[in-house]
Amino acid sequence: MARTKYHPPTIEAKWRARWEADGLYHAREDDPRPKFYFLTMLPYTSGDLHIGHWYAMAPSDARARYLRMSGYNVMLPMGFDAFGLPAEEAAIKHGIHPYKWTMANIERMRNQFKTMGAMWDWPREAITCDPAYYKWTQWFFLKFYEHGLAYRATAPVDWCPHCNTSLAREQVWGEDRHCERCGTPVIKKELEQWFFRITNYAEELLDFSKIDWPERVVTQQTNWIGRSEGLTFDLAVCDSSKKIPVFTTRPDTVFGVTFAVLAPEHPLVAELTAPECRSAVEAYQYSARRLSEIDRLSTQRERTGVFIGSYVINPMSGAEVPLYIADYVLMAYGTGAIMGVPGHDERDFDFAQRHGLPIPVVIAPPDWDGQPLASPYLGDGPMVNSGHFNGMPNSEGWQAVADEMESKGIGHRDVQYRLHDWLISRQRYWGAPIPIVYCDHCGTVPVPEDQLPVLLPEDAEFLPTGESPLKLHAAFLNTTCPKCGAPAKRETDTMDTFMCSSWYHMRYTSPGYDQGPFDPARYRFWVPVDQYTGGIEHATMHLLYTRFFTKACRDIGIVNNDEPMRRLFNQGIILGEDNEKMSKSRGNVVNPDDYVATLGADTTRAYLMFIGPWDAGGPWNSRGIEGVHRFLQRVWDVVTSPPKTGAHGPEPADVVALRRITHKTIRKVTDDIEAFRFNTLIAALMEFNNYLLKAKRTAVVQSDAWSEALRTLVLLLAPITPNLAEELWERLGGQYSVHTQQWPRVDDSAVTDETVVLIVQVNGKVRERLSVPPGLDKEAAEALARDSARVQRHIASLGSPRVIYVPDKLINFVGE
RNA sequence: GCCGAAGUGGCGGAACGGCAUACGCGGCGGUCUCAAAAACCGCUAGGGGUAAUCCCUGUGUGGGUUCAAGUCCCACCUUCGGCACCA
Repeated sequence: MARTKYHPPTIEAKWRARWEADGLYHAREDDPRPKFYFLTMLPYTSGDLHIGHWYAMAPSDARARYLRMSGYNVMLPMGFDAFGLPAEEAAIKHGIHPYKWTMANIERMRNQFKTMGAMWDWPREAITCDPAYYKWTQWFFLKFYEHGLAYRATAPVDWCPHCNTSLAREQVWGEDRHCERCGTPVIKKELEQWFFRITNYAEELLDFSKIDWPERVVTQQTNWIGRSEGLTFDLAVCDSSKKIPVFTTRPDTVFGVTFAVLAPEHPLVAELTAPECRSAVEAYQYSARRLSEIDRLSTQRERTGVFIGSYVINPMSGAEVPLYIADYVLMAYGTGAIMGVPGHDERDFDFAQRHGLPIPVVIAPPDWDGQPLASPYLGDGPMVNSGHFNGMPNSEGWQAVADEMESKGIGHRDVQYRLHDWLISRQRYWGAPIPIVYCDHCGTVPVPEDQLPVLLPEDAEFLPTGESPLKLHAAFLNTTCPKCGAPAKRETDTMDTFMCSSWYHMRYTSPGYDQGPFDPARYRFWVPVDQYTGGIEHATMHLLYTRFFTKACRDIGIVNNDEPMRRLFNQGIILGEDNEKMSKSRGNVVNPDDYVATLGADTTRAYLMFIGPWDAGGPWNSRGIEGVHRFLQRVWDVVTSPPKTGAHGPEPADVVALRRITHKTIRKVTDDIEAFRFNTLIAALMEFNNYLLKAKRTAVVQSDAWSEALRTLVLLLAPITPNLAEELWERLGGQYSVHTQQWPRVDDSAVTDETVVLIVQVNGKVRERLSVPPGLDKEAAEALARDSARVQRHIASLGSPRVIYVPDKLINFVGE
């Protein structure tokens, strides 16, 4: 067979240039087709493109291309998350300014991205470190401030000693509480910082009814927000007018309270400590402060604490119980104080044992003999030792006790969340400056809108200590008060980069717009994002922040949608050939450029999609990509090599069979791409192509069905391998561009089977396969099956078996 | 500890409760070649059997439901991810 070689570099360079010159992928608002906003999480400007970028983006592009061929006006933008610490590290290490470093990286990455052959709408590009962009990031901050959603407070915050900055709680990970970016364990620091009131939205953020997001993300966000229902009530302090509010999720156990505990840093400790206890209490507070958070949070630790010399009154039983401080009680949750119910709480049980406190039972375990408990009882049961609630099932008692405490004015039903406000201050240079000025006379003064952006000074000095250069930059720091004109100081902290990425999807709708962060009309045209894709690692960071951001903007009146992204898909992680996470130190990093230069972008794209389910990720395999390349070479052969021609015309049965597999393949590929199942989609195309390779040796190549099959193959490949498809489409005489063609439609009449394979089982074991016409009735099927010698051999000993018949599928003879 | 996902050939992985292992990699055999590579063709779960269109066993483990279970239910084991003194 005469064979021309498939040469990707030539084809890919040719079509890339043509598409760019034609503006083939620029989405317009005057397009009459229904809009579809397709978005992939924007990449950080780390330098070189990684195979992980390809893995995240190539399948998204394929899906976006499919939607475009299916009649949508698809917008697929691209931009860069360009603020962040690595730029500063490069400045310290190599003496190159963060701006230069970042822009050089963007230049390189953009060129690498362009080799992917994706349908990105480059004119919409947004770069978050561009003053024309961060001007609006600052504008959003001012709007939040104006509406009480941004505030400054002193709090013990997570501090990364390596990055030299505070972090949001969402950015501290794992059991060892490490920095999400650099892996260094964090420490606690008492600092005055800016926060966003994301907790105002805790309840609404738990509502996922307007979005179609993966269950995993919904669960993670739900757990992170951590809603719990309970009761808040006051414990009155004996011989004092003071009351200590406590929160409990177990009002049914209030009668079992035998002590109460304050967090060591609770504001009432000093006041309620008896003189004879003072030295012990202060010593305990001191040691608690010194403990790292890791130690303090360890559930393995013994539950230490000290009595502070005061007593509180159990409002239900009237009992007076001792008051302790203990570091297992956290100031940051609830009221920073708890009631101690040792009989029915593991931590309280431990604590009571250590301190010789009584452990009464107030909910009876099954078969309880009245003896003291060997371990806390956490299950349900009837209430005991609980006054007039005795005998009531505790589940009922929960409500009954709460009702009584509410009616007596002792307490009220309450909801607590684990979610904290979002800490956005970063003690770094390379971020959007927080547009605030501190004036001795006027206090905290927002920078007026017409003075935005607050520009980052270009002549900053980067110190090897990692200190933020802004703190030491006199010209930046010293300013005048926008209100009174007196000398004042600028805020030197910059904003968390997650602030920039919370609204980039808004900017893409109208890049370059200068009357606001976006053009409202174009925003309404495109937003919400119809399909978002990205890594699961952002579940409780970016994906939570951006939802908050949209809701806050809605309440301020900036937008009118409730959610930023309607659908979400999380792709997995591509691993090295050794099945380990790719890293330079392991030496298992795959460089996409190498494969693009040799096997081509199309092969690289198709291989990444073929590896396995997209959400599963998986190991790279250098032999595997060669297999996919062979497949594309065979596609090239089928389409381009001249067919044999013979004297005989095509067999009608061959034509019918060819049309059947053609249209079955259309159906399979369409279903798979709708469900993001790229791996089985490509497998179906391989099967189709294998069939065509064989069919090509027959006279069927002289039929119209043959050219239909070739056109179909190329159209179905277009989203996966856009360059190859464009080239083959041209060679088939198709009109430019293959990417503006209509997606093939299934001809149902072509798909209908003339015969089906009927499985014949005896006692559930397959004994025969019969080719029968579809729609056979039970009697006819049974008769046919009983005709088979093999079936007869196996049913001979069964007597008169039961017969299970599933039309067109299976017939099963079952004995005894 | 709690929540979630997943365990299938030598490997990556397929499989509306109905033929387990599609597709690809690797391996084996063949064609072509002086030879090799490439390409192409065929075989490839394990065991038994001279052989068959033969028989048996097989989807992490143990039970169960069903004519029929990789798939549904219960219990467990392992791996990965998230949360973790959250009252």
